[in-house]
Amino acid sequence: MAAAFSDALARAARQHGWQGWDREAIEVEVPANAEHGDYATSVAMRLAKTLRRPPREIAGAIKDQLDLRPPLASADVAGNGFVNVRLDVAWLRGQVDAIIADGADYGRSETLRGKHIQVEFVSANPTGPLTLANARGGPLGDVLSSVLRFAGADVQREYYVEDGGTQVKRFGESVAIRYRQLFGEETPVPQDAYPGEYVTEIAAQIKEKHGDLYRTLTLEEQGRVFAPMAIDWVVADAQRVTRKFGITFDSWFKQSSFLESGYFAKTMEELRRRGCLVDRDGAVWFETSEARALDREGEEGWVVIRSNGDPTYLGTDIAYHRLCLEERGIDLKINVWGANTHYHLLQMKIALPALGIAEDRWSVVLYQYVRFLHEGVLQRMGRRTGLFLMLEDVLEAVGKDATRFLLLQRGADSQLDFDFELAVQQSNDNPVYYVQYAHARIASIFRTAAERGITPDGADLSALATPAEHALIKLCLRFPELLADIVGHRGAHLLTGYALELAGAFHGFYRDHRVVSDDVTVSKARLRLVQAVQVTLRQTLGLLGVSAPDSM
RNA sequence: GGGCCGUUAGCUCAGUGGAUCAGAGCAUCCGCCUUCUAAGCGGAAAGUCGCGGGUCCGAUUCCCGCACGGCCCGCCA
Repeated sequence: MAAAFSDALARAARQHGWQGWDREAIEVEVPANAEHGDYATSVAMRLAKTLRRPPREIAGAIKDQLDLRPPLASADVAGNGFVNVRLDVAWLRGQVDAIIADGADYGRSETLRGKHIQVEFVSANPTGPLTLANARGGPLGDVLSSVLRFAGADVQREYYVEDGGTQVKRFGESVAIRYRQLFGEETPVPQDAYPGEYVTEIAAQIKEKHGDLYRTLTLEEQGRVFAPMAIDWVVADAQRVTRKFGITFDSWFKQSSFLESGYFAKTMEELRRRGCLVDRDGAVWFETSEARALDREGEEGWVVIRSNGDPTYLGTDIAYHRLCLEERGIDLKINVWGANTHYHLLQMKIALPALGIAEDRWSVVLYQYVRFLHEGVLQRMGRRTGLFLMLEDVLEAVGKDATRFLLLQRGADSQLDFDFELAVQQSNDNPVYYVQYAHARIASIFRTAAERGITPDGADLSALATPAEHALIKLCLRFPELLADIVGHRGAHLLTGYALELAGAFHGFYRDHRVVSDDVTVSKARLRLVQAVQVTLRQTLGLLGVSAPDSM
């Protein structure tokens, strides 16, 4: 559509000798009011100043140059200078067949063909089971991945297991404390130890498997031995729960792998070679003029290797991103991160270019943290505070489909407060059922049609004559455009809004239009129409990772 | 002190990189099931799109300032 306007503008400009315009000024919109056509552009008003012509004159010239062949039927100038166009009805009806023919490929494109994209999400600290806080990144990353893959990209879903940090040490020692307690030892639990029953459960498993084998070790030694076992337990648990959430990761990538392989050290050498590192107080600091500019006071820079020799989160993350983008053949890395990492994000935006990695090769979807109602008070979830809502409990109580839909109805930027009791209570009111019901209703219509021996075969689509029928087709046609929007960084949550809109349009149509009736011609055509709607709904739900039932 | 995000109907939140954009669901009220599933449909009521400036033919949308809420500024991640 933009191309049609753009070509018409180019021809009009040539004809009238206009100078100084550019194609970027073209914006196509779908008017809310059907009387204003199917598509419209306000480009004439935008160009009025540059071209020094009245908007209506420009609009008229563009209108005259529009190629009025299907899919376009007519164009007119309205308001202060809008160009409105209408779609050719015969062409529109024909799209019903096209959508059904595409079937499971409807909406698929090749725009990202050949591009290797990694989407890294969830990646919770491997020190405990997944909570609803980590989980918000799940549907966001999973659905974005699906959409990118549908647009032709080679997408890898990655779960990054940060098994090398200080928190992991603490986790191992927390398990050790429980291990000792299982043998009746009076071991005090320090403030910063991990709470939660799973810690004891892991300790019990170790006891069961190895007995008192490790009893003679010091707490620190026990922690070192237990940490990898505990990590394995947590990773296996995360794999189980994410699968329950409808997410399958292509890789579970451990931080320890590139610490042990020496890649981290090599990356630090490279930073040093580029003059970005400074040794101070026994630690190694990242320090460049850009880093100083970010920190207002800042001559300090940021520690990448602690004085005890351990790398910091920033240090390992620099190496991890470099590894992905320079060694693993990934063209674009997209991280889905919680809002508390925004400062880290700014640091990374300075550190990666310092290694010569182009800024446009990675981006971050930052989502606001999930808070939840605990004893009537909104609380921030945190494993270290011991306050959290387990993802698995929510999935059990609310269901996979409803949870995914719920989390995807809001944009990543919007704050999300979760009331567990309310969610359970309202799960029957969840909008996801509204959408699924539309799909099931269509399936039911087909069952009725089959009973009466009516099939959509050989339908004459010209029987689709009402505005509501045409509106349904137009709405189905928006699906590919929506996917293009999402690929263009618009956010996966738009899919839920679209699903609701399409389901709503169908429910309204259903009320006013009998599909299976004595009029076989109309019945066949309408069966064909609702089939196209069903295909589009199924495609939308499929990308959302929500099931599309045939009956409810 | 600095930074990131938010502020839209009673509640929970969509939306628009400017016009033909004031939206959905829930909650409230009124109607609709001998006919393809009422997990549905139609209607009513409900908002100066946080406040103040600015740019413009036009601002809920863009810019600046302010207020309020959340988050962040560690040799934690």
